Amino acid sequence: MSKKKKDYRIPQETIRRLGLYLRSLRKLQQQNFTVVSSSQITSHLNITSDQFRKDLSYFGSLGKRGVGYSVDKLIKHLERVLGVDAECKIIVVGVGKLGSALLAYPGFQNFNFRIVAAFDNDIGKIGRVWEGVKIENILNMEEVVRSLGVKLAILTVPADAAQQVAEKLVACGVRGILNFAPTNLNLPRGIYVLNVDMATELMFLTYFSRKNLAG
Amino acid sequence: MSKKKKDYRIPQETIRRLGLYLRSLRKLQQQNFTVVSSSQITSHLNITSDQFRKDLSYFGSLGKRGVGYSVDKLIKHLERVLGVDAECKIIVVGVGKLGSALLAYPGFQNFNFRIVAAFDNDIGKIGRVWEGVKIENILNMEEVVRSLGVKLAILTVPADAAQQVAEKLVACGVRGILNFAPTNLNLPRGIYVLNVDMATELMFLTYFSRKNLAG
DNA sequence: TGATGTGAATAACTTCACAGCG
DNA sequence: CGCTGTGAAGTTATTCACATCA
Repeated sequence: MSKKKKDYRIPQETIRRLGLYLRSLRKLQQQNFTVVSSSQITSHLNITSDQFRKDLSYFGSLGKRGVGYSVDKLIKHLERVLGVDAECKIIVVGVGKLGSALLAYPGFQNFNFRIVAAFDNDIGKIGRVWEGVKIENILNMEEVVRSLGVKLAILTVPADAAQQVAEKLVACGVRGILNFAPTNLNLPRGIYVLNVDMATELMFLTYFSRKNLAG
Repeated sequence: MSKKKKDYRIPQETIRRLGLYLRSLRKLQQQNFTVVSSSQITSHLNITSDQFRKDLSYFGSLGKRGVGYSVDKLIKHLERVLGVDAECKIIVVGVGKLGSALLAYPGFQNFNFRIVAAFDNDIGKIGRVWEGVKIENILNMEEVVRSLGVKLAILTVPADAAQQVAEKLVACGVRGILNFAPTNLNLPRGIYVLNVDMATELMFLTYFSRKNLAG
């Protein structure tokens, strides 16, 4: 009967939403709120306050009934749950147009992510520094990733190289991959892959955006 | 009792997977397969063949029992269901680093998407042609979008401009938005928004990639 | 009173098991 | 006989309703 009451089944979607709550809380924090209600937190998100409280309940919550939540405490709590309370090193593999755009993406820093290295196989790019990140030879990936203890990678190589590079990443100790290559990665259990497949997303959108055209 | 047997409830996830099936079928088509089984189609995806057949069943399927599916026919069928059987015009709004990377993204063309225009408010960019797409003044967006009849937009403007720009897009007739700005868009019912929030996705990954660290 | 926290009810989605048919 | 197609069963996730407590 420890404080972890029933972690036996936490919905995946709950985990995904925690990041959104964190973003909302940061915004409220900047606006100098110190205590907020569940409705305030979810008011800018397309999420009900019921859903928010339910999500929080899986982790043992810290609200005060009749009052709300301490912004600072809840941020720390969510950061700890997600594992982003300390700096989180990530690498970018494949410094093409998309990869280099991600090197410059400002949204990572706010959540304790830091891109510590980038890799490519193009001699013309290796050794250069983009957005404060040095582009390394992909042949040196294992050494760099191991020595820095990197656990997360953003994969932006061409589709036909993705599987091979992903396997190498896993061999170096990487445990999570944000995959922008439009191909499915086949990796051992325990390695987490999140596919960001823009063509598929667009098709998904197309389907819905064409419904009810009569209206 | 028409052919649409029970579209009363098609899972959203089914729609999302149709795009993946399409990608798999294209690959098989290139390998000169003309008839394939559900297992072949899903073998490169992390999806069971049961799931595939169930998904297809919502639309009235065209397999032959004991044989499989005609690759060409199934591709046409899925394209029609998704609404990507004819060329689908899209625009990119916000030609920063991410926006210009997406202008060059090769994966759209294979699925009949064509970026017909891009918009920015930076005088230095307006009038230039990147990746074969002319950058237009965002002030002219309404005119261009209306005259071309564009229904889909990729939004890559800064977060604090996103809501305002999105509203303008809707006013121009856009019905679906692929939103890369890390903010929630509040738009009328009937407008579909798909958020691609990279920091949130990374946090999601972080959570899972830290589980079972003892193993 | 006015918020949180949570079991119970409902809804959405997936898996199973097998009938149907070429 | 093999693979498709689909109800039924099972699982996962969301919503509701309300007890709880400062």
